[in-house]
Amino acid sequence: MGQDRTLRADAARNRARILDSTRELITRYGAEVSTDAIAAAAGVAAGTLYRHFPNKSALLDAALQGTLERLADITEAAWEQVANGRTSAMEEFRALATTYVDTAAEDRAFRLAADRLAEGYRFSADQLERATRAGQRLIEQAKADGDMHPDVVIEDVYLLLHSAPADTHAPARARWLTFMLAGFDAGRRQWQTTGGR
Amino acid sequence: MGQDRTLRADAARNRARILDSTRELITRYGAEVSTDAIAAAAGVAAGTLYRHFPNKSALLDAALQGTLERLADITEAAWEQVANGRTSAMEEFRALATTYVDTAAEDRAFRLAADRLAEGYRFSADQLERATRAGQRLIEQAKADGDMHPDVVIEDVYLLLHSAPADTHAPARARWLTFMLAGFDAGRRQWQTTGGR
Amino acid sequence: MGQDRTLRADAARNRARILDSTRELITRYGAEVSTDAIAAAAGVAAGTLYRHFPNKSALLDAALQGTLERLADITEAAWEQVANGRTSAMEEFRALATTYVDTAAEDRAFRLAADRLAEGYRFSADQLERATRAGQRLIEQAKADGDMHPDVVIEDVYLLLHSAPADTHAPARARWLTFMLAGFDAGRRQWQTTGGR
Amino acid sequence: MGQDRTLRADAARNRARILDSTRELITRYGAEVSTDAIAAAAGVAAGTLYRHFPNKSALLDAALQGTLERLADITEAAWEQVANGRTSAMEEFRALATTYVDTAAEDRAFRLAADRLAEGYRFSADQLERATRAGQRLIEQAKADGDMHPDVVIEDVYLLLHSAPADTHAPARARWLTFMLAGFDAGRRQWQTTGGR
DNA sequence: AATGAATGAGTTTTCATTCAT
DNA sequence: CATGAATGAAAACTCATTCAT
Repeated sequence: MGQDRTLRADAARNRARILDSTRELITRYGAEVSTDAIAAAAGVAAGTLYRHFPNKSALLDAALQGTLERLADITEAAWEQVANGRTSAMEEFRALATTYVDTAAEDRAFRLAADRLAEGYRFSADQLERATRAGQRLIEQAKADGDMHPDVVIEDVYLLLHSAPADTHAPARARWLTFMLAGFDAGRRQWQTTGGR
Repeated sequence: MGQDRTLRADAARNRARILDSTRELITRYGAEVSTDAIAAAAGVAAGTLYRHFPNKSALLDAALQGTLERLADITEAAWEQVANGRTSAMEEFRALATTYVDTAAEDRAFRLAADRLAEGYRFSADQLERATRAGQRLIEQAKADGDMHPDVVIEDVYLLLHSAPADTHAPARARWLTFMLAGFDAGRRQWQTTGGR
Repeated sequence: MGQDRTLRADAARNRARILDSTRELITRYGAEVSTDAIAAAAGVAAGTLYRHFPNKSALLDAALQGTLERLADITEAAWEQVANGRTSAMEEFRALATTYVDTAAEDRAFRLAADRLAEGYRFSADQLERATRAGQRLIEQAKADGDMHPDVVIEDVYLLLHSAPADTHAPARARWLTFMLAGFDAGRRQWQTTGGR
Repeated sequence: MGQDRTLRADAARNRARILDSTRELITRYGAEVSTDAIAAAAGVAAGTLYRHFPNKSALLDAALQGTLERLADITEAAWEQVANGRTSAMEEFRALATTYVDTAAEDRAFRLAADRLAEGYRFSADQLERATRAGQRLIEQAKADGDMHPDVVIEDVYLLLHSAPADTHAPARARWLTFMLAGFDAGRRQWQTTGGR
């Protein structure tokens, strides 16, 4: 409840369309797309866009929420697999990490969302919590299985996601994951101070 | 020798100032700084900047050469330490990686140089070779010592450099390095195809 | 109908003002006038000019269309005179040629439009066709009257228009026309291959 | 005597080289070539160019003198042919006009020189007089032969030269000449006031 | 609420001309 | 005399944001 209630049906539709177009254009062209292009793609005028969002940055924030939803979805799906006993937690975690990195390479919005995750966590609670909860369950299970290093926390996953070399070729990304995931293995030896932010 | 020799003293001073300003402004604001801002910071007119460099891209290239030099310097220095028997190769490699990542965090020019390293390698041979040679020696020695995984190649180091989470806080960077470096350890188990580019 | 209909009153006014200013400044200073100068003369900001026309070349094209219209108008008017039996076709043709040349001398936009006529003919069909049709009728009638050389084609008229010495004084232009028009006379003797292009 | 005497040998050589380069570059690229390009082609520095000529316009003026020389040469050559009885004056005049027009099409410097001829006649007397004298002799002879219209004067030739459609294809130029030369024929009937300037 | 036109500062780059070396 | 570095005022074009309709 709250503001949403006051939005007229067509206004709500416009808002949704603007967000969709934003995500689509960012996915393809990055955050440099012009607001005019976004408005045009959404089939509204520039003024309408600015009625719904105070400025471009706020628009991007809002649009990336939707992308975060996707991230939550695939993370939950991964956990489902494990909960249903179809794969081991660590196996699934590796697969999930691969999906993260490849998605980041294909979808610039995903990458931006990941950046914000690692940076500020200032997303609305909903999707973030879903993603975080599913991720944490995966981690806990993998630790319990004795496959993942006991110090790993969810922020480490976001850090991995944020630092993925999205602008390189697939083989380079795979190689990068090999290095990175080695750090998540139970067998890793030394350790550093826990990273805050 | 070459053209540089022909430059008048004052012109050389200007050229150096432009490059310095470029590096400084990039360090602080990224590659989006305007050429006008750079010229102003260097205390010259726009035309002077363009007399020395045909366009913005060439200016950035030249400025990043200087940064690459810094990278070569610290890499060579690391190798010296090992060559002089002061530390083990793997220990020094870890320290070097830490320096890389911290420098990238402080200096956006350094990060840009690193990006180019990972992407295209189209720098003038000099500094690149120095950096590469020193890095390779370090790697070889660490492998010979049985401390580093035998499959590591120099491109992996550039990939590490390129993907460093430069926009995070120091503790997060340290933690990230812990994960990443685990992949360089001799003890690592599984392996992926070698990343091309 | 089409886009023009959708233009708001004030926008249409601005568009018209921009076109007027363009023609006026071109008339006086040639096609080298800056877009900024045109915008200023029209009393709008640079961005407004570029909202109406994608680039300078498109603006010039549009402005010259208006001038071409003028050319079509005076050509049609000439034909009317003949159709109404007020003058002979050849007489009117001579008068028309004189008007062409004098107008080209006074109005650099007219000359530019003429150049394009002779070069590429890539104007929107409308005005061009009007001008061409009227011109051809005039030519045909003059030939039928036995006053004009039978090989003359409309392109010859455009060539005359294109080569008019617009930057000379009136007496020189009159004299030039005397020479040129002699070539259109029925009495002319030798002939060359028909000019392509 | 005069200034030339004071020029040192090397200075004179530089001056000549600058003029040569100017003509060459104008011939190929038109009057828009930058002074820097001209200086570079001449193997001198920008300052040297400006020591010899107060500004770009003066440089063009001086350079076009040389082109005018070429014009004088071919005109005299034409007259020689006639004086030697090898061809009739009118025939030679037609050939000369064709050469003028084709040369103007190929050599932008020639065209510029022709423009100035028709406009202001403000060239140094020498070459101008040679060209004019040879041209006049040709005209007088053609008139005496009964082949050229008795009212033709040398300025008419310059007007022809100036208005040649240099930017069209060869067939269009040939056709244009057909029309224009008809006006020079003895057979032409009506007449206009003599064009001054 | 929506429209879409207008703003205007900002971007990269060029070039005739001047002046310190 | 010559050099060539520096100047700085253009030029064409973009885009986030505002505001009259």
